[in-house]
Amino acid sequence: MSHTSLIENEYQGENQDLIKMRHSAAHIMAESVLSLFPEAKLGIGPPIENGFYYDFDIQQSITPEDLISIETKMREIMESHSPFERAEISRTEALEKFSDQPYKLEIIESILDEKLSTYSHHGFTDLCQGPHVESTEKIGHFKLTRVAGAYWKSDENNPQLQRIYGVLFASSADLDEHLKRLEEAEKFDHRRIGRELDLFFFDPISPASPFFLPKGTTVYNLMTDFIRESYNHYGYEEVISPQIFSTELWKQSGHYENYATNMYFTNVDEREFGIKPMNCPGHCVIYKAQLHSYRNLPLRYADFGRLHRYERSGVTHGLTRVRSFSQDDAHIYCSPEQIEQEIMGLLEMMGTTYDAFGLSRPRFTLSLRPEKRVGSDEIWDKAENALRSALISSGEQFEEIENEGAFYGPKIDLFTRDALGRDWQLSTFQLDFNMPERFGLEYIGEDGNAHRPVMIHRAILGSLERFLGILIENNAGAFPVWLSPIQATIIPIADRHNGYADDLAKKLKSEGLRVNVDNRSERMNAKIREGQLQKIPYMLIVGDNEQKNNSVSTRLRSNENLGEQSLEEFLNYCAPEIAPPVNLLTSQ
RNA sequence: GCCCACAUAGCUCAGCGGUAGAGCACGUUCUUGGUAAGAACGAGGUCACCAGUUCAAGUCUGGUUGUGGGCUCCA
Repeated sequence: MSHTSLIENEYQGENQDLIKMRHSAAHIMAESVLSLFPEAKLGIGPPIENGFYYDFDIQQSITPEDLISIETKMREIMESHSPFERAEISRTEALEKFSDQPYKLEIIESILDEKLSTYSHHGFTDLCQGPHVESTEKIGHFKLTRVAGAYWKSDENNPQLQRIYGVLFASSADLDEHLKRLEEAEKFDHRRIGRELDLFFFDPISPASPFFLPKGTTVYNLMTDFIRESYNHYGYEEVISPQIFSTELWKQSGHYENYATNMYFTNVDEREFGIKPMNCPGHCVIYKAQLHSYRNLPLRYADFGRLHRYERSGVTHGLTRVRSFSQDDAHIYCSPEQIEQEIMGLLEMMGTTYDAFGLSRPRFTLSLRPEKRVGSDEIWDKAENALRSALISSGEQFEEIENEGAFYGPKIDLFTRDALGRDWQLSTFQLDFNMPERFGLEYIGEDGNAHRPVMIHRAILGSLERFLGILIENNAGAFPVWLSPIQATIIPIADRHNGYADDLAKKLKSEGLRVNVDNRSERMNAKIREGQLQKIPYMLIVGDNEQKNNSVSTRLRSNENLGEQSLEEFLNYCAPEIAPPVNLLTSQ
């Protein structure tokens, strides 16, 4: 293993001993693979979160059976109690030592230092900065999990290597816990919950494009309703723009040049049209349709328009990466001086929205100017500073990443984790100096002259589909009450209570609850079980007593039994929870 | 798009050369039960699709499509 510095920096938060163990295990795995496949060429083998991997160039495919042999071999090597020994060698020595390892040679050539280091154990030597554990038996408890293709240096123009992944922990208890957690994570998988709760499904007839069932659609619409409500508070105006545009627009926006491989096209009347993958160019058309004064800025156009992107076949994933979706998308047109204020507003809006949906705080990144970019250094300075100080005054922790900005402007991204611990980008706030230029956007300033506005692409939920997927993985399908597709299910104990249940349902509906009656001729226990599995917030059991007293017996999905309550009492009880938490929005 | 794996009833899966199985869900009937599954019976499948091997193919081979885990991409 060579340049570990980057990886190590990334995981500095983790236990350094664990990193050493994982890294050492990677070396031992490389030795094992070489003993089974002597012709294998070695790539790199770093420690990663929860484990390690190593890349190999081998003609034949590594099978799951091979993994078992490799693992067995690794345990043999562990038992040899061989020390890990560091050696410093010169660049020339290194080139000679690794002459039959082309990938290692490439690494050596990329290192500027004259002095390189190697680590050896059990007769196997790898180019490596270290550090490592003292001896092979001290690498902890591990399991090889899978093999996957990975391009050399992450470049798809390079050869594809076979990457073997392993998980490793200090104790077997930790390892078992990790494996168990992965198994448990399956229960939180939004694809599974989507089916179980009748929210949505997929069909090969339209790959990677969700079909929302009535219950899923209810949740989806509640999400957009809430966002619309927040738009009222934060000064947005909603617009509706076309689904397909002449290719001319995509040429002007630059998408034709840079994004066409992700777009769907169609030909009508001998003209080529592109189906929109983003709303921004359409919004620029809207902006240009009228004359704008500095008095009216910032101008905030919101759009729930449906977007289509051709995502490559290997990258789609449940709701979190689809080909057809919509966003709580908006574009803000403002002056450079207004950027900071706008970003502060966005951060506040983000906070209230996450609270409303019951999501914990995401991870923030601030991506700064890349080498290839448009716009003057002056405006980049201004923009980056505006984003940074807005973040600082919001009090959020964030990570600045050099070179990661888009060519058209710096951006703030927010990432939230799914059940398997993978990060997904939800919110994004991106400054854009390019598109106003390309579309020749202007506003009349106080001085009577035309000025160029800055454009901010922003989404809080991001893709509604992805947000819903992540939301489900975070709450296991037990939505906040205001988002639950069915808030209360009425459970008549016997058929003779069905009439009372129906009357009750009518009353509750008129109070704004989403309610159903489980009038199947099943036992009450079965209906309760069904309500629990469906994660319905309130199960209202009604029998002879309730019918006589005009009351309900309320059970919560937490298994808590509230006992018999009058209808009035129940309504008072649930009132604070059933409506969208728009009170969070009134702070502005 | 690439690597690996997978595709059998609505769902979860068993069957791995010799005439298609289970549980749940669904339908009918019986049951009318007080806080997580009452009982019986019944209906449901060109075993993803297209070729091939074989006397015989869910079962073996190749291809296609889709899905999953990675890689890459996400101006």
